[in-house]
Amino acid sequence: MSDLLERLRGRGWRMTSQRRVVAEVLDGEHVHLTADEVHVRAARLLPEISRATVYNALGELVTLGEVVEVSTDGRAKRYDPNAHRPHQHLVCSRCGLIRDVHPTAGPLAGLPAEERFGFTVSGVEVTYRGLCPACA
Amino acid sequence: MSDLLERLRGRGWRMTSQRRVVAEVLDGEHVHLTADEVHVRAARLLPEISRATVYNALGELVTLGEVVEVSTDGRAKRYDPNAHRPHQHLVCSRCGLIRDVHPTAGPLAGLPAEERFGFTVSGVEVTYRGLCPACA
DNA sequence: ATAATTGCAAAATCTTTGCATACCC
DNA sequence: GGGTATGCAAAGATTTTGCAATTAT
Repeated sequence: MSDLLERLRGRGWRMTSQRRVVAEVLDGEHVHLTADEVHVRAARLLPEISRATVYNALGELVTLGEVVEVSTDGRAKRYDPNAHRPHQHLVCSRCGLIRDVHPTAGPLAGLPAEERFGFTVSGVEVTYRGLCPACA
Repeated sequence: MSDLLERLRGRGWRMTSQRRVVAEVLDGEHVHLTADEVHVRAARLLPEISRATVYNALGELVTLGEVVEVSTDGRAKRYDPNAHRPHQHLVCSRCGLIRDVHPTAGPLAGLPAEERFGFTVSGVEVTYRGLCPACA
């Protein structure tokens, strides 16, 4: 399971008890917590952890590329630890539930030059919208 | 130009001077303003318009399906009036600039049943990430 | 030892709400 | 006229910041 912690240690990320619980809470599949949810869960393991520290840790994990920020059009951003295996998201328009889904038909065709407006394109993000079983 | 205003009138949207300037400000291609930007521009045409009214109007336009909310991972949501013609977004990771791009290779293959987790899938959203000419 | 991380509390951002007043249909 | 939209100001939700105290390496 705890690939995330090991990867972080391997990359020399200074480990503190706070950072450890943040990483533990995030680790897994189909995990897409808000900063506040991370804080609540982390505080169950380490009661004195502060919100600011959670935000700090999340920001660094994003910078390191170990966690991806996902805006699901709800208010708060969500954090996805599944950054190493490319995937897409399936989001419930009503309750916000997110599932990871995996590209089936090879990678998306790149954007043709005449549609690039001079941009240097580095990636593409795909999100499916719909209703989850519970909301349908 | 003002397809948006006409469409809204046609749908019986109660028209007020505030709503008119909001619609005017939003209308066009490659327009992706934040609520606050809409407010600033609207206030140039109608100084006494309030932020709350702008939020109300935007919320209704989204509900009506005439405007689409776009979260670009920056902080504030952006509003895209180009809801009638399907398109995708090309977003600058540094400055947040957004351009509309148009699907070239037909629609994306639908999500296969075994990847749906019981969801009723209603649409898919594609966002290209990169750096705009000015930021590269 | 030393530089980085933490916690706190306050501020910055973005959005929503309640209610009296003004206005569209 | 009747009901809806507006403006205001205050509250709510989310995230960031500055700085002294603590802690990992």
